[in-house]
Amino acid sequence: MDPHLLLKTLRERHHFPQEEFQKFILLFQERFVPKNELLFQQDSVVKHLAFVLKGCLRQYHNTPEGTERTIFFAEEGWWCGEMDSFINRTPSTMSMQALEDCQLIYLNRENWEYATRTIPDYALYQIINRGHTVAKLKNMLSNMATETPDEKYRRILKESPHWINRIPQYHIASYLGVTPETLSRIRKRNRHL
Amino acid sequence: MDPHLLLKTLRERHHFPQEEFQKFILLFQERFVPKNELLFQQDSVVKHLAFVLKGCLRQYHNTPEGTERTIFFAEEGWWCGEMDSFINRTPSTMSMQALEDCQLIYLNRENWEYATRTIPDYALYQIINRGHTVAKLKNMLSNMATETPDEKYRRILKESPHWINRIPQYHIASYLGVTPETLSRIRKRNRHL
DNA sequence: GTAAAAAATTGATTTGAATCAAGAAAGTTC
DNA sequence: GAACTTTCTTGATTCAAATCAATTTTTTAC
Repeated sequence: MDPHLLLKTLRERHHFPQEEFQKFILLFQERFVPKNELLFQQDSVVKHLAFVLKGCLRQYHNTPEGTERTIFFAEEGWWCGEMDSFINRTPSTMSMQALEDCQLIYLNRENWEYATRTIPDYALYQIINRGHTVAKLKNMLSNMATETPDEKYRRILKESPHWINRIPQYHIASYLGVTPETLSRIRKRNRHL
Repeated sequence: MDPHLLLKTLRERHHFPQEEFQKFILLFQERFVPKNELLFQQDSVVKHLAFVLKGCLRQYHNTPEGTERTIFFAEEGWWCGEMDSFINRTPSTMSMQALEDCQLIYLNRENWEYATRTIPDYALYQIINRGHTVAKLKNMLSNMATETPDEKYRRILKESPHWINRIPQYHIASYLGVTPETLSRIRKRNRHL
């Protein structure tokens, strides 16, 4: 296993000593998830906290009306989990699906608790990182309500252009909150960009 | 100062020993914020992490197009801050405004850091609580994109009916992502509820 | 209590995305 | 590489919320 990506991620917004990392990495297990498989499922308790070494996944919610809503995409260097479900052992409101064959490493609940209790820098990392996640989600919430569909698409072009080639268009449409037909027309309108 | 609401909140999803709380509460300062005043402002670094003892506030974002988008309302027992800005000392993307005269207690950055470092149960509280916040924001994101305006309004009627009498309608409209005119018509349609 | 300002309601019209309905293109499987 | 499936595109139509505009109601300030 190549742990460098994990260490790099842990050090993004704070220091993380090498010695602590040695201890931390031992708590992980490796896992291969084939394309289309679900890493965890809505209405079930999430048992693992996974980190993406290779591949791409999406987190989504099935609405009562039978539609699907994609909340985010996780790529290399992302955590994918549902902490509320994982920590409190409550049913998740989200599912997570591999969009490609994925190489993950993950912690189970027991090892997560042990790591959080005994590695203060990991505890701090989680606080800082989650603060960042919350800020990003709030911005998304604001953008989703105020931007026009064209603006939303252009934001992706600007912030995550590689998604266009990596992720099926109908999933991007769901992420943007528009129908696939509309996204197709938006792309046509913005083809000059 | 009546610290009971804070202790109750800290104990919502995890234990929090009385002794640790005694130490914790000393780090807070009291503050009165009059109606309409801003607790912190977009594009500035957030200097405090506040807890609402009495009153009601809203967090919102000013878009480049000049519109305003309300993200959430904070009432008694809520934290109001912008952790990403507060922790990393980066400009906030959100503003926070008092909708009523508010009684708050708050931590400055220094005391927050001290508390997080020396009170393990507070560190753990933050991890657990933030996980919950993330889950709620994800659900909101899903709801905002899939629910009809009528469904959104009925969700508020169900989950936070007291908002109807406490919060001006045009702020609720902004929170739901519709115009005030539309919310007025929704209310008319749903008057029988 | 009155005047002024802010918020909410109601109506008429416009607009743009959803929906419905085929087809075309790309990807997968044997 | 042919057959099948999935994804994407394009067109016609519908519909619901935004917008524009005016009035009523409520709140605030003096």
